[in-house]
Parts: sequence; structure tokens; C-alpha cells
Amino acid sequence: MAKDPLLEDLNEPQKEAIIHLGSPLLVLAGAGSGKTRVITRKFAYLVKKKNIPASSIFTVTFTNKSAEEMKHRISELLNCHIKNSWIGTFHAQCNKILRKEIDNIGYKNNFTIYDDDDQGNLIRHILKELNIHEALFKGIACRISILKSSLITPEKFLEKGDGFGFDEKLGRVYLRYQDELKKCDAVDFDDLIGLTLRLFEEHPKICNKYKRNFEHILVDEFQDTNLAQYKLLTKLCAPDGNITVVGDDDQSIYKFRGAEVVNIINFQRDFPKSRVIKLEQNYRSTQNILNVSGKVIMKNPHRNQKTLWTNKGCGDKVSYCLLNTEEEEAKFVAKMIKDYYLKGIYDYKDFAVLYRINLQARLIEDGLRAEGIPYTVVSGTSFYHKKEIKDIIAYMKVVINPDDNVSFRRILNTPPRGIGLSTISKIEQEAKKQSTSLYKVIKQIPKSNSTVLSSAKEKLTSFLKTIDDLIMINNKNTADIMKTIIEKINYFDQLEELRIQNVMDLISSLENVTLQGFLDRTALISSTDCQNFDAGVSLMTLHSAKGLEFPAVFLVGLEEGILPYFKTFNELDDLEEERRLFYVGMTRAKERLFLSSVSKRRLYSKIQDQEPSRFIADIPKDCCHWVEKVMPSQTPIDSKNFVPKKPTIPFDIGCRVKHPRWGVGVVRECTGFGEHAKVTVNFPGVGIKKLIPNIANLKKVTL
DNA sequence: CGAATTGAGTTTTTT
DNA sequence: ACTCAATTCG
Repeated sequence: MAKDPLLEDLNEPQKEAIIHLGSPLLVLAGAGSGKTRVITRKFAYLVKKKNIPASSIFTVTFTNKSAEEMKHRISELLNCHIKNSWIGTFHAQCNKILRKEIDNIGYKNNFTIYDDDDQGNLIRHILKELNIHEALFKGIACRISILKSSLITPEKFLEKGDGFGFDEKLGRVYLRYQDELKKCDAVDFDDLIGLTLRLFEEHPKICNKYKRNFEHILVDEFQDTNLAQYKLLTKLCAPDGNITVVGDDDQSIYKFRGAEVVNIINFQRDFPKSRVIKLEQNYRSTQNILNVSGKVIMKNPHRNQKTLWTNKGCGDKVSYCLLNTEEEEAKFVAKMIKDYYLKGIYDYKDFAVLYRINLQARLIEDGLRAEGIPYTVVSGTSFYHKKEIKDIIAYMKVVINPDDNVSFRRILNTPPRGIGLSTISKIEQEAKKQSTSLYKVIKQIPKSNSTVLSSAKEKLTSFLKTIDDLIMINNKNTADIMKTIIEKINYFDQLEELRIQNVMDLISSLENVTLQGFLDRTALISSTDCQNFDAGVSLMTLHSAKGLEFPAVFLVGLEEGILPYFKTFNELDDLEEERRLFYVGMTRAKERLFLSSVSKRRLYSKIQDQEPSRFIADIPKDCCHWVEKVMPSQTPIDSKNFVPKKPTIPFDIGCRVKHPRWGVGVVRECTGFGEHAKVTVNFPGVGIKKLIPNIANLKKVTL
């Protein structure tokens, strides 16, 4: 045991976590304390020393990428390729189970996965039908997702329903939405988890099959699991079973997606025999970086106390820089990077620039380009979100599942083939009447006395023939199917060169995958997954940076309104999450950390005065190199008329306001702040109005 | 039916 | 500022 290579260069608590067996285990692992390492080593240890087959270990990672990395590392440790492994995200694992078993709960095994784009389209379609203001679709999609991940069905929600206003509508949409999904044999991300859970609950035999197979469960990033995912774990593992969860409450940054830090507390309740191990030695960062980030996170009231330490030296001081404009900030970042590069201290790939929101990337890009520095943006809109790609994918989805109405709607008149609005709406109506899919309605048209014009009938039949032909050839390999689709619909005929190139790239990425496998992969993949971090400076959001590390890190735009983001000002919980986001960003740095804010920023096409983030005040200055020297600016601030704007939202969402003309209404949404603030208010009987509070003379109504 | 124009909404974070 | 959808016109 003493000289086991699997337990080499590990500290005591890490070793304990790895060899612990026979009861549940909760590992509270601070940032950079080697938690992923614990999981990979434990996996290898179980296989090598305890003779557990790799296929009997259920391992959950947060992203597909970390799953791939983990497989790779485990293969190295075991010196052989692991096959049939269950290493993946919750969503990927559930998909794997459902593809085999979902027919037991009344779906077809060739079900379609709807990504949030598809989900949005469906919800908008429903809103249109129910005559609900369509712009609300985002908020509704978000609420539905949270309801689902908290295991509240539409029925339950309606039952509980305080049945007024927004919630009543939400309930109706939710019910319809679930209904439509079922009709289309489609599932959304939350269904992947929820339906697996339902499968296990309604079919204990199937559940037991999996439960028996999984001798051990390993969960990474446990702090970001939601209720449904947690419940799933309890289904797969006995209360005294072999489950190891690893997490850090300070790094929980997905509450908006339904993640429940409470799961860490619940774990100790639901697995009463569990042992807790803390990992507090940090292997990543210098002492100065730990001091600064530690002081900041300490201000959060609700957290497990832990103190990270390192035996690395103090290192360079953390630097904070207040600049005039965002252009200066970008220039500053680029200059610093170039400087370190030219001195030979770092390579370009050693740097990361992190920001709160994607649109900050543009400026930084400009700055880096001006200095000729290579970079890659871990982009918000990925390759798979491009129209031309989504179009082709929609065709492939219909080939596999013609009842998928969302994809069907998308391709019906794409590329334009003379099927117009009036025709489409007749088909829609008919489909609704018969409660069936668009595809099936069109199929009946030749036989039925449908009111569709005869010219349109011809076009529809010819379209249907195209689709049916494609369905017939479905046994060819995936690239061939795609080529045939493109040919049959003359897709390239009027497509720009660049878009054609994108589709060609897609085709060449298709070797050795089944059509179903390809569609699953594209649905579940994320932007970080296919990113190569060796191609220069990495630019990404704080969320994407989770789990990564870089020798030198820039955190930009540390201003009120950006971090913390202004939509989070109202909720105290959200503010804590913003702080954690800041913490996650800082703890990505191994050796050098640069923080910056600016005092003027162009936001929403208006120039705004910015104040430094409130979190900056919590930084101990003795670990810092503090620069507020503010370079001379072309547009000096007029100090007499300079009044810092308090970035506050005039009204809370949900509060009641009185308007002189429309009476009392409920606030739906607030955007912007200061004099640019706008509120959306729903006045019963009048409708939804967008107002500028200063002008509209709104008064808060207190009940 | 389709092209062109207007207009409105959107810019948090993501499996 | 920019994109995408609805509306209007030919």
C-alpha cells in the first residue's frame, strides 16, 4: 500500500478520500485542492485494487469536456483503454439510459432532444396560440425549467396555483408545453433527468437493474446539482451505499439553473452514515492570490468555513487597476500580456481574460488584435447555433422522428418552396384539431377534402415525398445522409459561400457516428467542450472558466452593474452568487492575477458612468498593487457636473404600481437603471405596457 | 407568395 | 447597435 503509484504525491485527506469504502463520502474540496484528481485516482483505485469493473462505476462530471479528460486520465492510470464506462454529465448518462428504456413510460426510443433553442421556439408557438405576449418566452422558459428541475409537474403547479395573473398563465403554458413535447416524442434537457427519475419510480425493476450494476458512484461538482439530479442519485444508491460526492459550496454558480447548494446539507441527512473529508491544501495558487480571494469570499454569510493554504510562496502581488474607458482596459490587458510574453515569462496560452457577460469579449478582442496577440474566444454562440447548421440538423431530426413538429416547422419552407403562411396555418389548425403532428396531417392531404389550395397541395406532397425518400435511406452513413439531404433540397443554391463552408465543415466532422449518436452529441455539447486552449490567450465568461486554471488571469469589468450584474441587485441570494462568481474567477489564477474596472463604459449603446464593484472594497490592500492613476483621457470628466449614478432599479419585479391613466398594474420586468430605466407593467384589462418611470409618473402602491 | 421595409426586442451565466 | 420577426406592398 505504501508505495502504490495510485496514491503517490497525494496528501493525507486526499488519500483517505480515495481509499474510503463502505459508506457514503462527502468531500468538501476548496478551489484548487485537487478534487478532480481525487475522483480519477479513486476510479483507478477501485478498478485496480478492488476489482470493480469500470462499467460498474457511475461517474458524473459537469461538462462533456471534463468527462473526456477524466476518461483520458483514467486510461493512463490503468494503462488500458476503458470501454463501456459510465463517465459523463447527468444529461448524457440519462440519455444513455432513456435511449434503451424510455418505451416503458410511453415515449418512443427514437425520441428527439430539444435544446434551448428548440424549447424557445415551442414556447413561443404556444404563447402565440394562447394569445400571451410573446416577448415573455424567455422568462417563461426559465421558470418552467426551474419548476422541472425542482420536480414540480404542471398538474402540481396548477393545483397549488394561487391562480392569478402571471402564475396562472405560466401554469397553462407549462401544461401545454409538456403536452406538445409528448406529442412530438421530444424531451428537453430537464426531461432527460426528470423522465429517468420517473422511469425508475414507475419501474422499480429497471431501477434495481441499474442500481445493482453501479457498485460505486462518483460525483464531481456536487454543489451544482439540482434537486432532480440529487434525487436520481438517491435512486441509484442505498443510504449506506458507496457514493462519493465532491464539491465546494463557495463555487456554486448555477443557482439560476436550479442548482441547490442545500444538497450538500441534505446529503448528510439522507446518507446518515456518511463521512466528511475536507481538502484545504491548495495546489494551484500563490499565497497572495489565496489571501485576496479568501478575504472576498469570507464576506458571504452562509458558507462552510474552510481555510485554504498553500506551500507555494507569496508570489507577485495581485494588481488592481482603475481605468477610464473600456478601450483603455482592453489596451491595458493587451499591453500587459505582450510585456510578459516579450520578457519570456509566459507563453500566450498561459493567459486567460475572464468577464461576466459575453458582450465584453468584443472589446478585449479588439485590443488583442491591435497588438497582434493570438487568442481564442470560448464563444457564447457556438458553431451549432448557426442558422445553416441548425437547418440541416432539423432535417436530420425529422428523418429520425417526423413527428418532431418544432424541426418540421423550421424546414417546411426552408429553403423557400412556395409553402406560405396561409397554407401553414391551415395545416397547424388541422393538426391541432386531430391532436396529431404536422407530418401526419400532410400525409392525409391527398385523401382528405382539406381546404388547402390545390397548388399548395402539390407543393406539400412533393415536400412530403422528399422527406419520405430521406427516411427510406436512413441506413446509410451519417455523412451520406447529410449530403443527400443537401442535394435533394438544393440547399446550396442560394447560400452564401461562408455558410456553405460551415456546412462542409459539419459534414467532414461526421466520421464513424450514427445519425442518432450525432444528434445526441450536438444537442448535449456545450461551447467549452470543443475548445482548444493552446491557441493563444483564452477569452471566456466566468461561468465557462469553472474547473480551469491558468498561470495568469485577468478579471475585467469589475464594476457595479457588471459584477454584480444589475439584474441581481434585488435578491440577496443572487448577490452571494455574484460574489462566488468573482471568487471562482480569482481562484483560476496560479501565479498572477490582474483585476480591473473602468469609470466609463458604453453599455446598450449609451455611455454610462461606472462605479467599481462593491467586491473591490473587500480586497486587502497589502496583498495588492493598487493603481487608480487613471490615464489622461480625451474626454475628461466634468467634475462639477459629475454625479455618480446609483445603479438601482426603481421597482421590484412583482410590485404594484399606479399609473394615472391605466390604474394599478403589476411590474413584470425592469431593464436599465438611472434615467435609462424602463419597466414593463401589466395592467389588468389594458395589457402590457413599457414605461419610463420618470416620465410616466408611476407610483408604488403599498398593500 | 415573396421581397422589402419597418419595428420591436435583446444583451447573464448553460447542460 | 444589431438582429430577427411581423407587416406591407408588388
